[in-house]
Amino acid sequence: MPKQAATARPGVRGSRSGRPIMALLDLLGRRWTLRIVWELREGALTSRALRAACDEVSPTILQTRLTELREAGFVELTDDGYGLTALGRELFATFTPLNRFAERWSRQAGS
Amino acid sequence: MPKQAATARPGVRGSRSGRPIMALLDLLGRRWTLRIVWELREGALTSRALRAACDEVSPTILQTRLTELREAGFVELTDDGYGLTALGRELFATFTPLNRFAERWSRQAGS
DNA sequence: GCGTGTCGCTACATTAAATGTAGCAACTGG
DNA sequence: CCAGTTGCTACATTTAATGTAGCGACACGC
Repeated sequence: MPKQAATARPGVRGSRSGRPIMALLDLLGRRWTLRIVWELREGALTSRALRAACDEVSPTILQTRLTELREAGFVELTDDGYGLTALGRELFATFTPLNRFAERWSRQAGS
Repeated sequence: MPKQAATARPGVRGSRSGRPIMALLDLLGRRWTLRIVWELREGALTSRALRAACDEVSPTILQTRLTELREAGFVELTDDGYGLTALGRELFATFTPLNRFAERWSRQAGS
């Protein structure tokens, strides 16, 4: 079991096993990534509107994440601003159950 | 649209809206959190085994994440080591579709 | 009851990432 | 020409993650 990178996509940690889920978990496990996808769920937003939606993230990291998400094929820049691609909407769909879970969680383990 | 914190749980960013999903997204959007839950999917692991599974994460951050996950009620420390709670297994179940999606993604947008 | 080995966990110095503020070039109206 | 927007970048500061080492506690064999 070699320790060095195998087919890992560039810049994606935690994917040494070659399992795509690792690359995805790594990508989504970066700060604001999940949030960005979440905020785009209802349609495209301009970069500034998205920034506002994301509680005024620094534009630096917003751009970084948007670039990553565009390279991953989840987000695209259109005339309406940034929006989810078909693939991105699929991704979002996979964590729809998460929303429901979050509601239950907040009641159960809630502060 | 108030800018200050509402019901945000302590130490959890991005939850100013009071929506639990934000708190959850924030928690899961921290480095290694998703991975840890993933690695515990098949049963409990000792902290050291978990560390090995997570590509030798630094114990510092591993402990930090484990503490957060325990406080969130997703992980517990038993005689067998760290394991997912019932709630944690529910959480894991919500991103099972993600695994399938990851496979498709790697073929579609693959490097 | 002294080594060896593991457990969960912590200290701390180093390196990497995120934040916040400011501002650029390009375009679209007045 | 000017004011307002767009996407995006520079850069200094702050925060988070990494890597190495090691602690006290518990379980073995001896």
